[in-house]
Amino acid sequence: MPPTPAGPAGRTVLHVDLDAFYAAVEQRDKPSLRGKPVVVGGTAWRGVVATASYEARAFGVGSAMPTAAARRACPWAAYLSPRFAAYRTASSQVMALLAELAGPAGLMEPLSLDEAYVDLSGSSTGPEDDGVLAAVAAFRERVRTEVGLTASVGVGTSKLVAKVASDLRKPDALLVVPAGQERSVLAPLGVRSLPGVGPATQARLAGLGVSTVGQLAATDERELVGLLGRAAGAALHAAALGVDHRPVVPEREAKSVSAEETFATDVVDRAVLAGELRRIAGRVAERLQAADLRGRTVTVKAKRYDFSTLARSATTAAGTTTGAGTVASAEEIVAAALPLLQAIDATGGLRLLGVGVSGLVGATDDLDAPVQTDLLAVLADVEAGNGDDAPDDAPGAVEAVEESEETEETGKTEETGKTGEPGEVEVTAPPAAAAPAERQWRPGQDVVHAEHGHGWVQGSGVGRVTIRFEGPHTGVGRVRTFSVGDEALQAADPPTW
DNA sequence: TCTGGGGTCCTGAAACGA
DNA sequence: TCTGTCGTTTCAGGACCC
Repeated sequence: MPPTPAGPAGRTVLHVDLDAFYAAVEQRDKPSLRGKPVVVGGTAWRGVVATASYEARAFGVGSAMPTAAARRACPWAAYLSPRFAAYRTASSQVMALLAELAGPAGLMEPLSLDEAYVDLSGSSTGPEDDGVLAAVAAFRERVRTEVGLTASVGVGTSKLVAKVASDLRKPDALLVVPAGQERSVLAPLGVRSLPGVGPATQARLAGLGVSTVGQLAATDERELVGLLGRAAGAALHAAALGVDHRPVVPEREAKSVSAEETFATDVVDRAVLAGELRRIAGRVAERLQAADLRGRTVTVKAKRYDFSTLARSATTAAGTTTGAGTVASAEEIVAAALPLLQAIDATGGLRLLGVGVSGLVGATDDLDAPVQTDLLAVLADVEAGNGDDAPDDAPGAVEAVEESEETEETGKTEETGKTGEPGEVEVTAPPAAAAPAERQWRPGQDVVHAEHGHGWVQGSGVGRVTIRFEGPHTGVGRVRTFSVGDEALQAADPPTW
């Protein structure tokens, strides 16, 4: 096994996960439940399991399982509705202990009520540092004695490795992955062990004959990008190699606020749906106003009787004065959401209705400010030569260059636009050797020829390329957008007319 | 008695607008 | 004034996580 490529020198990242959190709080607060199967979640007719105690898991009860199925598998368990206030209190206590562990030099990033990352790179020499191990042991003991819960902790050189490590030995365990051993620890695990791999990705990888992380690491990255898309393919390949440079970020701003509700029985009546919409919008408005936020985009989500989901959204026209063109009150949200609801086909009934607000800004922010900040950041990035997060030598990398050259053999093409000044941005197509000559990039001409027509390569910001196709007979233009590096971009198939 | 709720990120198509 | 060009924005849906 070749050594794992080194991450930033001396990085020490912890992932802390409270074991079976909701169920553990219930067992802590109700001694009669200790040592017995406990299931927390929706107890209504249409509900799923949020958390099952380890005693219940022994009977096959797990998260996201329909409550009805859980009751069949373990009818003698205690079925409880969540008590979020109690969970928030316990979470705050643990996060405070974690902040002490992180110290003034450390960073802490809460992920949810029961999970957090801590970066101790500034005060340690690496994951095996004795000081780190002693501090983690003390933290876990305090969680046990002061909060009455158990925590599993993973320590590694990155978020990825720390998270996988905390999952490996739980419950109530500590696992340290020393620097350099990331790949050998990951290799034998199933691909589902990697964060970001769910049932759909697992099935697609199985189609390639890939079931373990080691097999994933040995797979050509271009094949993964073709299968899963640029972002997921590249990230997954890096993860399989144990490479993860994501920083621990102490504070994250909310990007959307939403609420939704599953009805006891499917609803067809539009008047009833409108009433439910108003009620749900009121919940969203309360939370927006409590956080002093307003939003520009309103989304109505519906799940139909057959479980197909629909989302309809609308963005208000931007205003230039404080608060203009945004929504925050229930009335404003309903005014935007009702027409969206009317556009949804409710034939057969809806089982779920949701309302969300995104494009959030502070209630007192000038709407233009965030945009200006982003543009300045983009320009500064280009000037600094950072066109993209991908490594400069990655296939399809977008990179800032001082001068663009026509290079017929390598099939490069230029991109200009938002990122074109002050630096030129060059898009390097995947190797053209495998593509038929008529589908190769034509440097300087920006024309892609294909069976059903031809298209012009356009820039569309960082990391994405739009190709506009002209129909063979109609002359009607169609646009397809590709991420740079996509296999689809290499083939450049135009839409069918 | 089959499948919740609240999020994030990514992608492809289409619309918008200078 | 009209039309084509083309970068940006929006929309809709999928996948995933806890």
